[in-house]
Amino acid sequence: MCCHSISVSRPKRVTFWRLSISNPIERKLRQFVIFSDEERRVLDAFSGEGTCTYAAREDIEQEGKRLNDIKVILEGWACRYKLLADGRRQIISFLLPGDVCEFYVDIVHELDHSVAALTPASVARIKSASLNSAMGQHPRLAQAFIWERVVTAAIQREWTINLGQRSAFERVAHLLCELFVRLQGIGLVQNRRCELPLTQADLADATGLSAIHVNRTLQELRRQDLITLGGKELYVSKLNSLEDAAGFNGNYLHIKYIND
Amino acid sequence: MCCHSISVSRPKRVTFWRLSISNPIERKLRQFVIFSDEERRVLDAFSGEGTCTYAAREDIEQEGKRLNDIKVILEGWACRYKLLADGRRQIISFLLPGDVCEFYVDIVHELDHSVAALTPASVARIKSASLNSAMGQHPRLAQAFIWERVVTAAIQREWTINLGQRSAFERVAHLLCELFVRLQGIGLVQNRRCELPLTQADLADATGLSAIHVNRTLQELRRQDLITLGGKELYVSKLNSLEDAAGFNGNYLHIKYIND
DNA sequence: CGTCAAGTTGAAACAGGTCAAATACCGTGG
DNA sequence: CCACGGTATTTGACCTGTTTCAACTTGACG
Repeated sequence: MCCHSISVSRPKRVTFWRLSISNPIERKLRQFVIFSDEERRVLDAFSGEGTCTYAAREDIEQEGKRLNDIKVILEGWACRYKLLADGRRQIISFLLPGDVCEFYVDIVHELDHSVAALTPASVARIKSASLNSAMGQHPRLAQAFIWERVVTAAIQREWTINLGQRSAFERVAHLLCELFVRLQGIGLVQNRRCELPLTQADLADATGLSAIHVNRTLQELRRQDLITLGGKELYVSKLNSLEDAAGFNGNYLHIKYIND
Repeated sequence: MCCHSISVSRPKRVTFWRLSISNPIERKLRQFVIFSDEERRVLDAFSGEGTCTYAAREDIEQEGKRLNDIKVILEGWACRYKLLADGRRQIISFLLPGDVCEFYVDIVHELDHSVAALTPASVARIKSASLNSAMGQHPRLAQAFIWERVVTAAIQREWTINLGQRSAFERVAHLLCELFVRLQGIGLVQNRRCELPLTQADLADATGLSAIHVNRTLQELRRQDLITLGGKELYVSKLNSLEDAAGFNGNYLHIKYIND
């Protein structure tokens, strides 16, 4: 099912190399903690427990269905969402590589919302028991995972503010800032450029606007030279300007160490 | 500073009696776990570590200020909020008796938002170390506190949906449903009646509406006989009807056992 | 009984939604 | 490689829920 299977003479070295470059879980968590080699090995083992892949738009978890393992996005984008009775959809948050679908599967047996892949995605399935034992044996890993919970909660609060107080223009700008900074944190921004594999309808459901108004708002952002967006790629030449337009302050992301 | 100080011949008995009736922390957590006498004693000890009181409108925590102990509301209402540069205020959530201001003070050294009392409030200050050791020694307490985190997160997600997708009418109705059910869970609803010590401006800042529109919306809710509200008291004769009007489904509160 | 905050009302303005139609884009199969 | 069909984006015109402003009323409290 998984990946670290190239048989070589110096497995440790290879493992280290792989981890530091390509383990999305570590890539995410090291924004907060710098890991020892031992800790990285433990993190790497998680992906080995089983990986599954999803097509774009496919559900990863469905509201009300039983939860089993802890799922962590390794590759691709996903979102939490909830449908209302009449079909309205709110996207509750975006999940990027390294993000955890649901942490406390021992306590929460079924999710109160759904999670869907937005792009083709690969997802690690971690047994709750192995995560617990890893956290028990490695306090810094435990810290890192708690930090991930803390940041997730802070993001959700910031979305509350975004939807409650900000204008359409600020909202879209703020969301783009957040995604840009989060992607930066996991090393997915290069030359001020990142993938943005969202449709305008997705942005609309995330910002509580209509797709048409998102369209006009994006045009305004382009007109003001704050973003360049097209072909699923976002380019932000002056992040500061975009942040100012959005009223964005990244403190709530609690990033300590920056990747790259 | 605290409360369980009446000296009597059978302290244990008295403690039990006090706890089951009046410890807000237990009152909240037993919506998920039914505690043993021993566990209740541990919970009770928390309030003994120190209590402070706040006037209405006073800040309990301020954005950016250093966090020390874990604060738990014992009495009164509070809210998390954040101010934008131009003075707009978004209320991010309401804190009721038993609710925790910030859990992970070891990791989050300063809050990214503020917390203010809405009524005169009394707050327990718990040392992080004693909470940790209590959770270590009593797995069911640990579970209960994790459940509290899970529900807090779920509420925040539901607010995202409320602000993103629902009309003013649904939003206000939904918020009232949520508060009513949460108050019910901690035994603060009697005869379908509860305190609602919020101004219309507070409701406005929580729902992302203008105070004036909240006013008109409340009138509409009254006109449709869904609520009776006045003198800081809310009466909901048919909770089902209000829930229907709001599109409210209380599953996200993950309540297992009902108080009263 | 006066003062200040909270609630209520009406009228006008506006941000953003809806509807409908046109255009661009993209992967697929011929 | 091109034609095709479906999806995503763009545009314009019109509509409506909500905000804003300004004034008035009520209520709570010293």
